[in-house]
Amino acid sequence: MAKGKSRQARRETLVGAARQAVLEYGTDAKLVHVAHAAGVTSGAVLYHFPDVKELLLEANRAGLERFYDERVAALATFDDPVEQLVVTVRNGLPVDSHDGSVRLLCELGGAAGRQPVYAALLTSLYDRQVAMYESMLKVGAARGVFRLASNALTIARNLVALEDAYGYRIIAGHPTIDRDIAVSLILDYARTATDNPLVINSEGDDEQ
Amino acid sequence: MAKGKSRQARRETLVGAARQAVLEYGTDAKLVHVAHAAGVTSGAVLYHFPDVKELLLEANRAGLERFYDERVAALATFDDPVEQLVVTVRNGLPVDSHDGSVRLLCELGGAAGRQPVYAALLTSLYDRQVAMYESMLKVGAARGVFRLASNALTIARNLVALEDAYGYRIIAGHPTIDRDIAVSLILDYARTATDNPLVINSEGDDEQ
DNA sequence: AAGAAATTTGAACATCCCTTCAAACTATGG
DNA sequence: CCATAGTTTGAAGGGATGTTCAAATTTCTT
Repeated sequence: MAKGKSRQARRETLVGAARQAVLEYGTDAKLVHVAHAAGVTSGAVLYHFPDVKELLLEANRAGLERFYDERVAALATFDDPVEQLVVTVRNGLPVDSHDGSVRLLCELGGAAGRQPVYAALLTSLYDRQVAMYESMLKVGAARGVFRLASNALTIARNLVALEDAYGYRIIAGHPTIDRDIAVSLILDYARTATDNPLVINSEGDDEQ
Repeated sequence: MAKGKSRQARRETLVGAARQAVLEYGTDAKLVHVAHAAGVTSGAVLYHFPDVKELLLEANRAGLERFYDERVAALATFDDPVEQLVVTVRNGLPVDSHDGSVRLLCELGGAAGRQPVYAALLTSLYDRQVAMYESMLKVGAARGVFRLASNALTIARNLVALEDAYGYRIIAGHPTIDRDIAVSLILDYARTATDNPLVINSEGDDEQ
């Protein structure tokens, strides 16, 4: 299947297959798994990516970027800092324990202790997410919507940290902490940190 | 080396070696690595643990328990809730990016998405740490030292979550977030959550 | 000290996995 | 339709790893 693709498209297909394989078998997924996910044999994969590790790295890097890009894109659809904050918190959390994006983050978090490349990628992602929240907080403060209890950087760091941690809990299938609970836990902090009730009044979207 | 040990002691030695191997090579460390860390050959390891996976599991379980036990032990040496809180937060964080205990937690966090056993172990650890903080907070509130901004469970969950997340950041070698920064970030939250400055005034122990 | 039991070794074996490569296949231009 | 370049296959090679096991070694018992 998938015969007449261009070189670039073929590589992207394989990167996608690799991402899938990592989700299923961990950061050191096997070449066979990637090949199977792509519907080809090992040799075909090697033809495009002579080094398997390079393919895995590319797949994981792409996965992280996609996660971040989607967050930014979702954020951009709102103007109200309150809406932005609430929606972004929710978006940063996995839907359930099978959520692919966050499971990838967790996988890489484990590998970061051994593989500096993944440590660097995750650190970069964290910093960018912090900057994202920091900007949101500062805009809200400038507009008088937020009255920040600490400096924006501190709050932003803590918000991303909470997201990360509850992501792990949800992926691990915590019996009582699902996405909604995690959202309310994080917003509990965000409320006191911003001195804002963080309620979206324009619609009937009630956070449990 | 290590000849005349009892069966039980021998197993513990091997479990320790396995723990070391996991830190170096990840959750799927190889039998050879364990054997080398223990100073024996593969066969000797298999004699005591016919299944390698079982040994790895036992090693990781033991590592988690030790982490928790040490926290509780350190906690027990203080009576003042403020001291308890500050010291416990610090103790939950890795000393640096090479900290063994926390690196193990990170490793397992990555594997939890695929292996339910590790998910269960980490969930249990999280809940016990939450209970630990919850108790601390309630005692402090009862004594009038803390005035909790939310219910104790919420604050406790967030405190452990922050610890976990900053543990990952430190293990990943974040350039600006070390243990001291992480402590102050977490205490920034804890201060508003407990309405207490969280300063230890009884001694001249200045955190670096 | 001698025999029995427990433990460890080291090698053999089977399996898995990455890599290479010649041959087969496909697409595309002439 | 042919020729050429690009792509994929499938098999073979080689290294690493888990497992088994008889022999060697050590420890325990008497």
